[in-house]
Amino acid sequence: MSTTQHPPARPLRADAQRNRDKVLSAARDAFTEYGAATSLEAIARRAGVGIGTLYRHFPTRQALLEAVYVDEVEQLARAADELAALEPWPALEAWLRRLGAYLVTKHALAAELLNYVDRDADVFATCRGELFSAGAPLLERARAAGEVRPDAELSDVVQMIGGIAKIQTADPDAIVRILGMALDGLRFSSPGRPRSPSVN
Amino acid sequence: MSTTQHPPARPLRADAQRNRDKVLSAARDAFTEYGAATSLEAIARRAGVGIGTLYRHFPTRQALLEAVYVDEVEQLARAADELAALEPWPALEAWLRRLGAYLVTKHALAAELLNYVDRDADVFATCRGELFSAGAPLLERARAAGEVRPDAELSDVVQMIGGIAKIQTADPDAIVRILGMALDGLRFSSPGRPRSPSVN
DNA sequence: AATATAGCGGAGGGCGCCTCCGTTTCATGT
DNA sequence: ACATGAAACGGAGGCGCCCTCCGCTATATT
Repeated sequence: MSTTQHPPARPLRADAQRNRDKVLSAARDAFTEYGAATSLEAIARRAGVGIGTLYRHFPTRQALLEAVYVDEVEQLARAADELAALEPWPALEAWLRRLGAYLVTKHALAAELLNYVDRDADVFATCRGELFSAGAPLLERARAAGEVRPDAELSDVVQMIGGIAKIQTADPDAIVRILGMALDGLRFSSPGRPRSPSVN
Repeated sequence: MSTTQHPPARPLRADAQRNRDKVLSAARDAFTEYGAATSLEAIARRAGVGIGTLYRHFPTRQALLEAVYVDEVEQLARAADELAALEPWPALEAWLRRLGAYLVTKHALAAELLNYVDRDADVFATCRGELFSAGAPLLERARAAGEVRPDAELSDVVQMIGGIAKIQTADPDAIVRILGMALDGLRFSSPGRPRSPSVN
C-alpha cells in the first residue's frame, strides 16, 4: 500500500525526472527553512517550475511531504554507505550528527504528515527499517574497533538522538553542543579515559 | 499573563455580550463537528454575525480557540456543582462521562492550540487546576459513600479517561462502551461484588 | 429626545489551493 | 534528419480563506 513503490512502469521522461527532482529538493529546503506549512506555490517558484508541474508530480500536499520524508531517509541511508570509507568512529559520528540534523526537521514534517496518515502507516515503518539497517553496520564497525562502549544498542542511540532533537530551544547551536556531549557519552563509558577533543 | 483574566474593565454592552456568546457557542459546535481547522468565516456565518464582529471579539484564531477551551472547562466545572444534587455515584459517573466527551473533542482543540502557545502555557495549567478542584469533591463524596474503590486518585481517573478519549476509532460508540467498562472498574475493586447494571 | 460612542458588518485586497487546457518538449519510427 | 504522437509543462482563473477598514446602527447616558 505504499505510495512510493512504483518501480517505473514507464521510466519517466528526462525533463520530467529533472523537474521532479527540482521540486523535491526545493520542497526539502523550503520545509526545513520555513516549516512544513510553506505554500506549494512558493515551492514551485523556488524550484523554477509551474505550479501545475508540481501538482502533476505530487497531487496532494501529503504526497509531497511523504516524498520528501522518504527522500531524506534514503539520502541518510546512502550517506551511511559513503561514510564507510572513513575510520570507524568518524564515520559513525558523522552519520549520527547528520541523523540529528535530519531529526530536527523531521519533527515538523512528521507532525504535519500525521494530519493525513495515521501513526503507524507504511511510510513510517519502512523508513524506520531503512534507517536501522543503514546505521547498524556503522555502529557495529565502531564497536568492533573498540571506539564505542560495548553496551550501546542502535535503537537506544537513535532514541537518544531523537530525544535531543526534540528539545525546544531558540538557539539551534545548543542542539549541536548537546549532541556533542551525548556522542562523547556513546564513545566513552567510564571517566578517566583519555579522549581526543571533539571539534565543535 | 493569561489572556482570559479581564474582570470587565467596562461591562460590555448588552448586544456585544450577546454576540460574543453566539460566536463562542457557534465556534464550540463547529470545532466539535468539523475539527479545529474550521474557517472563521464559517463560524461567523453560523453564529449569524459579521466576520468583523468575530474579529472584534477574538482578534486571532488562537484567542478564539483559547476562549472555547476555557469556556468548556468552565462549563464542566459548573456542571460539577449542579450534579451535587444527585446521589454520589450517579453524580460522579455523569460528570466523568461528560469529561470523557469533552476530552474527545479537546484533543483536536489542544493540538491546534499548541501550534500557537507552548505546552505549559498558562491556559493549560489554569484549566487543569479548575478541572481538578471541580472533580475532587465529587470523587470524595462518592468515596465517602463507599461507591468507589478507596484507592482511586482523581488524577488517575482523569488520566484513564484521557487515555480512553485518545483511542482512535471510526466508531464513536466504542468509546462510550469502553468508558463504561472503565467506570465499572472505578466503582468495584474486586470480583463477586453485586452490581447494578450500568445503563448504556 | 439628543448625543456620544461602542459595536456591527461586509466589501475588498491579498494569498493559497487546485484545475484546466493551450503550448512546448521529448521520444520514437522512418 | 525529420515527422508525429504523446508526455509534460506552466500559468491563468475560479474559489475560499484571512484580516482590515470604515460607514452605519444600536445602545447607554443626560
